[in-house]
Amino acid sequence: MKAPSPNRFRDTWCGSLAAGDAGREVRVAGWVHRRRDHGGLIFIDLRDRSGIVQLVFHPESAPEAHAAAHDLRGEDVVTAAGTVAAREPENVNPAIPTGEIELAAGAVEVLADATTPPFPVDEDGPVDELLRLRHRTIDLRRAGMQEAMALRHAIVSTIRAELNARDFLEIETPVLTRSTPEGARDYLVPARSEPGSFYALPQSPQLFKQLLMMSGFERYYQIARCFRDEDLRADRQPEFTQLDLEMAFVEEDDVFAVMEAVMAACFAVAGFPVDAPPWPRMPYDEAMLRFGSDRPDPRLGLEIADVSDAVAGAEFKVFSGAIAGGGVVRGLNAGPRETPRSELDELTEVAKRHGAGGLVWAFVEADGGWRSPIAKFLAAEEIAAVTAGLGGTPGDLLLLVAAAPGTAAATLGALRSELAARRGLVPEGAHAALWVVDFPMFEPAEGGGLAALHHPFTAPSGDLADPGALRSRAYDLVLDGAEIGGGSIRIASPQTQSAVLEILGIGAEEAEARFGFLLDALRQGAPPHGGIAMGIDRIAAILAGRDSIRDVIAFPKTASGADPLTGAPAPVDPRQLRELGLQRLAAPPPR
RNA sequence: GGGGGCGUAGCUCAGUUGGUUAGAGCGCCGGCCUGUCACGCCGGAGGUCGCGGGUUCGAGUCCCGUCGCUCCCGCCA
Repeated sequence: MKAPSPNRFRDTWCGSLAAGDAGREVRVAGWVHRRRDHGGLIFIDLRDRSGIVQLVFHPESAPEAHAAAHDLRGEDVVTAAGTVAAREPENVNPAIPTGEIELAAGAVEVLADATTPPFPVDEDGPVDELLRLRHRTIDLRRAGMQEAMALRHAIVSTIRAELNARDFLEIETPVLTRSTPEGARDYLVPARSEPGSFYALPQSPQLFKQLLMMSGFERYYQIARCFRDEDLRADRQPEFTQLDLEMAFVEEDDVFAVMEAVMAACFAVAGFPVDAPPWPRMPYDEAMLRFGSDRPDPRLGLEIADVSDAVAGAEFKVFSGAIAGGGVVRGLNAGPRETPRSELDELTEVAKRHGAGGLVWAFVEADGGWRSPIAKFLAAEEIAAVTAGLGGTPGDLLLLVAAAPGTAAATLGALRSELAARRGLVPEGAHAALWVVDFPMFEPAEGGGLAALHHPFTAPSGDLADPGALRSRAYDLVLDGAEIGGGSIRIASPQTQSAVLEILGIGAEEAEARFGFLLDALRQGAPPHGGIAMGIDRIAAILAGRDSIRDVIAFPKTASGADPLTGAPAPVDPRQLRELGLQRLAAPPPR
């Protein structure tokens, strides 16, 4: 360890101090940080090697002084002890421009030496994320991360306070539990006591919270860690945190009311401006049609419209053929904006990436005609009808997609996002929360048959005899185009539950084997119940103005699921594998 | 599994149509100066251009492969 050279003390140190400390001996311990902060912090100057220390604080803000304090090397933990000079601001050297009080310290002690940080700690500039994760200790010292973690804490605290005040009980459920596949891939934990058997980490506490309803805990919540072994995204980590909540004797409106109150309190504590609840409720079909997404962001404008009727008989086969084949022609008005061919080509690529065969573009001309590659294939009245359908006026760029309804919606939804990003269409400081409701109960499954859109325990709405047309009593809460939570009113009848599992292709025998404990509980009497799960990471990221949930998780994983800090996942000692009867899984020796 | 972007000094980045000894700012080290406060001045160290192969007289630059990070599609009941 190298002794600090005199020059290392030439910068300013700052610590914190209480207002009544003038004239008294004080001891200040804190982190050393290069950047000076004017928020009532003390500055220590070791310019002169004899150890004269200057502490400066702003009397008006000092009462809030708590701990922390930083300067110099970004690393050293420092104690400065000394006496506050009882000098009034007017006695301070006029070269110092603020009302400050100086302290002559008797001693300065370095509590812990430190190496030079691998990247700047005193600024929040961009740093390679791998480096940040590898040196997460340092990264977390940065102001932005400190603020993000504090905000996350404030959100969770608020949630607990709001729910506690409403007579909810926080109850923990197992992390080592049983695999009940159907949803995401499970993380499995081999059981030493039963070689060949495995625990699964919970994808959510779904079934346990339903059991709690049947046990008579009428209002439950939990800040629960959940695990899903699927590929990562900016808003998806393999382990994440949910507010899991369930209520007995409720319907949709009861759940909405509680969540709106809780979330509005969170928005308030974060200073995040959202209209006061109740928030709008938009049917799933409307969201898909108007916004091309089940998590619509109405702030962007660029609403989608269906113009199939206008071109069903068109000579242009891409349109009429698609409609004849059960497809649709939909489009949006991208507005009056000069759009070079290269950008149109890029938008076309976006469309193709989302499954559309291509993208039709058209500029509305002064006479109402189109400047478009396909203008000559459409009759004047068809052009007029499409233009009217999209609210086009001269100068506007119209974008059209012909495809199956789902593909058309996904494509135009993606084009909305793309255009919004390219053009900066999100109004500064505008935020929008809304509920999406009336989801379909089932969707076509991969290998034929049906799969649950939400999950198999969601109460259906409608006639079970026509499963394809069935709606569910599920709902999502969407904030600024991000799904931040979802839930449903659950099935409370064992007969209905069995019927739904049957429709999903899960026979009685298999259902008993996998979900027998739930069916048993239902038979013993289940109150009507429902609830919701909120994504704490996503909420925190949005309220913190961060693009990735990694920035609101202290120790997140990379996009490949690795943790550069600890090196997880990693091979284990062969002895551990032998104990589990898994010796064949031993990693090959490194080359 | 698929597609896009990125990888050059400790950090953030520049590097022309392939062409001398690969640069800048910050940081780091040494010295000087200074009631400082993004201090200033002088000097210095530091780079297998992610890795492997290929094309070429010559590769940071072109080609192939590979690894890592990142964004997206699939996937995420």
